[in-house]
Amino acid sequence: MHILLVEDNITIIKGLSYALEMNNYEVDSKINIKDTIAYLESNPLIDLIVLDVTLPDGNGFDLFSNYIKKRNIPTIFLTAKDSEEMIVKGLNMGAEDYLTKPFSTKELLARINKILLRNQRVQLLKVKDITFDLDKMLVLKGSATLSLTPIELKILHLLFSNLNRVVRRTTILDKIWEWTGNDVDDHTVTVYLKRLREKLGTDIIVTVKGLGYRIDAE
Amino acid sequence: MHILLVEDNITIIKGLSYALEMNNYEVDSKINIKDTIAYLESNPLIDLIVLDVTLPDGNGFDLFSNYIKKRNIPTIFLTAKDSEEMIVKGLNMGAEDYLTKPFSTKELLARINKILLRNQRVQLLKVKDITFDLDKMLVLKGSATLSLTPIELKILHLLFSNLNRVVRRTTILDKIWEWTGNDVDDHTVTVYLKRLREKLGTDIIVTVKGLGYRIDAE
DNA sequence: ATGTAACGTAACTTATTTGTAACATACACC
DNA sequence: GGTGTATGTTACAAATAAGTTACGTTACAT
Repeated sequence: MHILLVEDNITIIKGLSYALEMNNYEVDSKINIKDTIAYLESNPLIDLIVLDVTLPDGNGFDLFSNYIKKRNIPTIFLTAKDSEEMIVKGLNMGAEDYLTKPFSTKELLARINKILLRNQRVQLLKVKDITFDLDKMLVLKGSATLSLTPIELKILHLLFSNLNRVVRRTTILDKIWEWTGNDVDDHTVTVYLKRLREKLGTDIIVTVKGLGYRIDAE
Repeated sequence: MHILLVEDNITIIKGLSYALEMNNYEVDSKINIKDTIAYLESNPLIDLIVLDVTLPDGNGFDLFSNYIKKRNIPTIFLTAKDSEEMIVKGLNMGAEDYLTKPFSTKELLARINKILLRNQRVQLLKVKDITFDLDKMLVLKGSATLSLTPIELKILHLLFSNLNRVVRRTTILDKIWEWTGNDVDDHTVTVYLKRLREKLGTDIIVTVKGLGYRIDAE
């Protein structure tokens, strides 16, 4: 497992690196935002980030929301001050955990283990003859790979991430097309669903009229 | 969502109960192990437990491993002392989180929200032979799926979300037709209720003359 | 440069859903 | 018991959401 440490205090880095390596983690560390962004953009495989909020060239919150959240890497925030507001903000932003300095190394280790165990969930979702491989972001029909377009894949991913739960059309619109400035027509969703169903062959996508769509796990 | 508070300090119970209730949680509290076991054995629906480790008649760790873990209820431990060993022990036992007193109420709330979001379990509301699956937005009569139209579904959802409480006709009008610009006739509500009752077969919808409608949980 | 794939829109189709109107019944109050 | 209001019932034409197909445009790879 690879852990990235972002922290400007060299003493802390040294101590943590040692402790983590003793526990068989591979550790990389960066001491500012700039280096971290450069590092992240080289697309390394990272399983968890320990991120100090106060850094010399910016703050960890922004780094998190701009670069980390979309990649869905579990993150533990660290702060020097015990500030209630920051803790709440960090957790609500989507951090997995939040610790304040001085913290116990053993506690941090326990929390890291916990998070990594939790996230080691099933990465293969199977419904009827369709298998969604979350690691490889691949969809199989039987043993054959389906060739889905990026948007089709995203929509199916969204549906598979919400098995047994309705995903609203508006949610699909928001989540799939949020980044583009384009306002996309509501009908577009319909068309993509049609295309998906066509490629999937098996009809595993249930329409919930007036709301959206759903895939049921058996 | 139901939260159980196990804590012998009445002041903390009062403060937390208030804060949690303000956030639309239903809160029960127990002040010792004995009462908690009795309560748990009556099998109430509990979504999360906040558990003080030091209690007058025993310790929370034992309670957790003997009664809570097997039921798989997410648990947050609390302790007075900031003892590294206890935190690590608690987390490794399978607790979802661990806070030390004095803690910030807002932080606890944020952590509770986080856990409950993560663990979202299936929510089924059952009245007589009708089951409302809030996740799937699916209504079953016995084991057969009822096919409801969007508006019928919304109205039934509203009624099921207010079990044992009267939902006013005006509330229905407002909530169901707010988004459409259309002013809809009051009679329309009546017609939909008729249609719902017809499809449900079982008469679980009670008319409260002059006010509206109600579904009673048994 | 060229061909292919992906994208979003538009136009069309369908079955269903919807709201209203018209009439029937229940209930409360005088 | 009569009267008026609130709710129940039925039937129907209009409206709509979703399914479908086709096409021009853009992006991309070869």
